[in-house]
Amino acid sequence: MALTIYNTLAREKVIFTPIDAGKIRLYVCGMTVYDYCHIGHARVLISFDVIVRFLRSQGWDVEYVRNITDVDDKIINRAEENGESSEILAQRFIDAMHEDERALNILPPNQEPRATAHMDNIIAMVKTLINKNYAYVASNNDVYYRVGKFGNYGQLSGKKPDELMAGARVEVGDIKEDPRDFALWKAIDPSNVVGDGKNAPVSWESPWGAGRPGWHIECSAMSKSCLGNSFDIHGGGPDLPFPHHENEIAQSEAANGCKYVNYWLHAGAVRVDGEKMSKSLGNFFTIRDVLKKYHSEVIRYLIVNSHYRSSINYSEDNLIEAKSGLDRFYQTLKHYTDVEPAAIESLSDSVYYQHFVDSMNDDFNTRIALSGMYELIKTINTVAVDDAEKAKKLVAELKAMANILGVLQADPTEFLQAEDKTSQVVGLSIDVIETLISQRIQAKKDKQYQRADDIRQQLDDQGVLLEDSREGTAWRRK
RNA sequence: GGCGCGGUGGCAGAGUGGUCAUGCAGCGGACUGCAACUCCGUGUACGCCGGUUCGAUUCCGACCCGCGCCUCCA
Repeated sequence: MALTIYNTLAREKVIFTPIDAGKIRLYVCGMTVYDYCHIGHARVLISFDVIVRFLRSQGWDVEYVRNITDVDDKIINRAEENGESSEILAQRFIDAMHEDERALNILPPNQEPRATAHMDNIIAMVKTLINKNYAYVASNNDVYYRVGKFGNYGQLSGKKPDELMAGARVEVGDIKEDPRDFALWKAIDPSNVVGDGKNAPVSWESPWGAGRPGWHIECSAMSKSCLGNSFDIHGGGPDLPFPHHENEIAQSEAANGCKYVNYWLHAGAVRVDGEKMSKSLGNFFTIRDVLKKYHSEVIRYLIVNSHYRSSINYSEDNLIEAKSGLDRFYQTLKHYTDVEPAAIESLSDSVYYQHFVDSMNDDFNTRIALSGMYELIKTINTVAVDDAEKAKKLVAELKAMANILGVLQADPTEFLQAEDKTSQVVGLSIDVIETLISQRIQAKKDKQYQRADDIRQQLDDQGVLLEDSREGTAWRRK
């Protein structure tokens, strides 16, 4: 089955055709680093991590670029509030972001360009746009993009230029030619400089005087530098098609004189109580806060458990359910910790793997892929009774698929016994649990079943479940 | 107001013109000293109203409801 993806530009699923055979150049809009990453960011990071892992598993040569926007009014304002420099603030949140990524088992992109490291490219592109008459220097030395001159404006978001005009507010004495025009370069007003040297305005020299880039232009410049004038896929969060991506198209196509991006992918929103989770609404949960309570795989599973384009609801119940779903896998996998994942090349005759690949090739339908993995777990559990070798072979297949989704990477026992994740009960220490278990084993030997049951109940009340088997007594937390 | 998305069984969440999603939870059974795990079985689900059709949850139209973007936001 050919790779099919939903292209925001076409508003339908289409068969993917690369610019260069076998190669995929992918650019994803990353963070603006002025705060910790929230679950919405996690969704974009994980979704594209899964997409990239899958594409590579299928032999695609993927060049994955995810940028960092480290110059922006929000960063500047936050730094000012804190009385620190923008650079230090940005670097702190970049480090935090990398920590979060590692915790969530997100592979680093091939390139992670920062806006501040591409200032020459940004200035060069603005210059080109001015030269081509797509941009102009305003009276205050700001540079604006001339939206009215770009004929295809609105193609991605489905907006009509005229209607944008009608909805726009025209400021009295506005320095823009047209209210739809957006800033490519924001001049520093020297008379506005306040505070001591520490809070000196963030700016770079340019042909239009000191200033800083507007939002949007950095992505056009960085993607051009990292991937070229035209590339295959551009991705990002649900709130980016307009204006960010629309403006990127306008900038890049005007400057480069060619098609910018062939396929646009946008992840769905994460909601809380029916509202979008966002920094501006203030209803966001940071990745690190959630990780204090839940195993990182629970978050990953929550994301993979739904299609990347649909909106998902963030709630305790959904996290607990995600944990239960993972428990089912780990209950089986704990018997096969010595089984290595199968090599992808060896799976061509596996019906389970075929189902997995078909699902993923169909616009990365992780939910369908997962349903096949559940079928596989059932088969493994059934087959294990009288064909241990076959079971092992199937486990190896399962692990290969899990690697592509980036789940089931934890040690099963560690996952099942993980403390204070979804359990509301204050956890017992492992020492106490094991002491009680050995007391219970002795009680069983002495046929004191009431005593044994009392201990079981006592542990159960504390969120610890016991599982007797021929090998002994295993335990896990609810 | 403009553009767009969605309403599926107790919950989560795919998908399809006509026997199956899948997971969690529930119920019954097997297994177990008791349990758990696992396995087997179990649910007249597709917002409302019309239309097309032999047949629609799936196609078309209207309606109701929810949501997103249109200003910074992944």
